[in-house]
Amino acid sequence: MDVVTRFAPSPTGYLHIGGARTALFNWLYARRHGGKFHLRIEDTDRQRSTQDAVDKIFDGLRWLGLEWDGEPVFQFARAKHHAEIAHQLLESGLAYRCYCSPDELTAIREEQKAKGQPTRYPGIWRDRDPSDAPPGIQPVIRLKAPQTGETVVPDLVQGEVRVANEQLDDMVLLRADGTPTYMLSVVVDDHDMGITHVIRGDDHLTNTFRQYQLYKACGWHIPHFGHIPLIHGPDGAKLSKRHGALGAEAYRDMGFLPEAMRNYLLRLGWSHGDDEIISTEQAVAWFNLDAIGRSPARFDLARLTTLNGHYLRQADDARLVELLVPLLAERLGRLVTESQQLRLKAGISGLKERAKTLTELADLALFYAKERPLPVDEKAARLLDEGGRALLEKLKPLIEGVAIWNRHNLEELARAYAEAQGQKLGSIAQPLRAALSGSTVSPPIFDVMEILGRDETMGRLVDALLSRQDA
RNA sequence: GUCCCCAUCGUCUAGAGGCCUAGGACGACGCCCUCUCACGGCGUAAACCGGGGUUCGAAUCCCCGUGGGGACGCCA
Repeated sequence: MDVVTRFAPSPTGYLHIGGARTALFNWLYARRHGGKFHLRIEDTDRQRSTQDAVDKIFDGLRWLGLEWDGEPVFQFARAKHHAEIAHQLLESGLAYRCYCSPDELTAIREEQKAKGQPTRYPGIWRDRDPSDAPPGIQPVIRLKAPQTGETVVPDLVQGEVRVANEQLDDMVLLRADGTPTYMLSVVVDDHDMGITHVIRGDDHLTNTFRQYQLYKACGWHIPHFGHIPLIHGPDGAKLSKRHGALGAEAYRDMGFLPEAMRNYLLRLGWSHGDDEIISTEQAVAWFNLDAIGRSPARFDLARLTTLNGHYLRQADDARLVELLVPLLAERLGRLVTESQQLRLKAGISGLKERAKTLTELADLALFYAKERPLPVDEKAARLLDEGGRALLEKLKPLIEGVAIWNRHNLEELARAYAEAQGQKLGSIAQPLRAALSGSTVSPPIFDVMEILGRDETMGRLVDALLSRQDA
């Protein structure tokens, strides 16, 4: 049997991190088995569903590289069909009309709660003659669920999960206004879409019992289930908007790479021995459901950041420059010129191993794209004050005299000069760094000089020496 | 309250009865490398929730506590 999985978010917000992981697992499982991965938008809640949220989900999945097969299914569009199934169940006696009003049901629940009893619909209209129906009430349709025995769901992640049928009540399939409920819609859609493996958050685990009963009532083949534990915030509480439950695009904007995100999300709950760095290719080859842990995991930004640093260093230079240019333009408030882009291309390999996110990378790269005179930060200015300028003053003519402008010659020259001054190389390199990058942190300074070129380097040096009068 | 699920270093986890004086990774700390910052290398601290069983032997199996999470809607 071919594997068919799906990701079925409701478009009521962004694609949050838990949803992203669920999507990843479904995608991986399908790819692993050469099957299909479908996307279904559960937009039956007309009040809360928005087109904006749909777009965000699409964008988020695309950014993560989780392309779905075929066209996305919009659940609301299938509501009529869902209702038909409810009516079929009604005709075959597996469902019944319930004329209880919402107020009545609330009252029953309140009473049960007060008595410390489980809140269940007591099946008032299950066997009652419809002719007793009060006038003017639009009934709902409820499933006639088994009242004895137990429902056992074999779960690929959780193992065999069972519940006594007395614990379950007769769920509503069709609302009074004739629209289907979530329970009905999911089951019908999963069946119609030929879903073989339902991989979702374990907040759905208890729903599964009811869905199981519905499948049986419909006489349909029941898919395999795999309920994965939820992701929690750093404090162990349910992931909320306060911490971590950001949309995928928020992580993109923080400068994370999709491949890092995939690796991080994969390792959150799934493991393959001691492997930590797992490429998407390896993940596709290795992914399985039984290596998924059963306990919830906490979201750890530090770990994601480290992982991102790894993928950043691995990333192709040209790709990084492409990602970088808009970020720099944003910081500069202008376009990045051709020659500045060339510097970036030359400098990117030295920059990328110092950054953990694209945001950091942009901050680090900024000095290559800035126009003279360079602003000098506080720490760097101090380096220039403390005798730094004096050293640079004497170094300047030596640098000017370099015949072939490359990092090697420049470093040799600086080393010889430092030695002659009875100084360590650092005492020369740091003021140079301050003058040329405007900061105390940069790639190796002689690399920077080569990339900047003779004219720009000398210009920046002169700027730094002149600024003494201003200081 | 009722039901369901879960429980190894701060965090993510390895571990499927003896290989465990519990391994790896992130984070923390220290050292080395070094023109800064990173990277890299080396090292240190750090965990089997508690109690009962089963067994020659339990992190691993069972039970009970405790703790955490989830679900109990004419929301999805």
